[in-house]
Amino acid sequence: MDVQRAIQLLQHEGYKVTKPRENMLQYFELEDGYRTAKDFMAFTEGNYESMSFDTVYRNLHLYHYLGILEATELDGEKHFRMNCMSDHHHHFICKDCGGTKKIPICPMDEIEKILTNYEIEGHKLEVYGVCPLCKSA
Amino acid sequence: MDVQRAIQLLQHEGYKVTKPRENMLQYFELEDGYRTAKDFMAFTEGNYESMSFDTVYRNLHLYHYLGILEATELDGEKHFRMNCMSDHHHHFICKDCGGTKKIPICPMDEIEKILTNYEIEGHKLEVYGVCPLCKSA
DNA sequence: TTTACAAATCGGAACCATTCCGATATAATG
DNA sequence: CATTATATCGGAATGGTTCCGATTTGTAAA
Repeated sequence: MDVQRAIQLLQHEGYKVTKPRENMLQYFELEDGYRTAKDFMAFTEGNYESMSFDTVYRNLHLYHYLGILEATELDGEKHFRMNCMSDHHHHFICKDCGGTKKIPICPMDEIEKILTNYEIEGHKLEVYGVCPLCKSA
Repeated sequence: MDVQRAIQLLQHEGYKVTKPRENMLQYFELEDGYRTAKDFMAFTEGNYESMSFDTVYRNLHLYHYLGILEATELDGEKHFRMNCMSDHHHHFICKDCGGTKKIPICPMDEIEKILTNYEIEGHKLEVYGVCPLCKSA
């Protein structure tokens, strides 16, 4: 997912395309890993005119709802990153830099066989640790 | 893990065995699923003499650190349950009642093969939904 | 058993991420 | 350009969690 496609999606769904929204999309397009609302706010200080936390959170939720961002929870803070969207996969997440690496394995097929009569609404598979780059630094 | 074994562990590690700590252990032994600090506080109202949030959180962390409780994050609140400890497994978690069902599948062996050079510190595999009991209710 | 002290508890204040709110500004439409 | 629903803003409120100084309590030693 890139900025342009996200903007098209906003328009198509009847949401307005505003400066704050564009700024947020640009930020998450450039960042590699999971980032928080605070990360973004800190970034705006030096780059865009500053923006209300309310606006940031509202749009994070909107982007998550629209599938533009994917979300996870680390140390009591919500983290977001651009959604790759194409193929279903999971992530290794680096605790130091927030960077991710795709894990193309998902055991849900087997799990569904076990959970007969259960209504499955979602699942999470994440691996945490330190990436090679942060390890050597 | 049962109350008695948890108390032995506390003593062995040099922690004091106090009333609040025993009450908490008893609560989590009887409960089936994931429970929050607030859940426990609500329970104490009618059962034990009430207890400070500080104490509850401090001991929840201690129990998690000692492996007495396992933890997860649901809707911005930390949830805890007694640790089964014996065999490595994951959980289906019911969004309604917090109850769990074991999932004896773990894809970490395969994943470790992919993540060479990565320092793996932990992983999470959880399935969310509604259990048969809550579904029919 | 009594003493002594480190460790644990308590209640309330503080913290921090997140959300709510009323007032203002702005993108989209005709 | 005028209209209007939608979005933004700043500041106040919320809710889960943690911190703090004062007090209490297990536990080990005398």
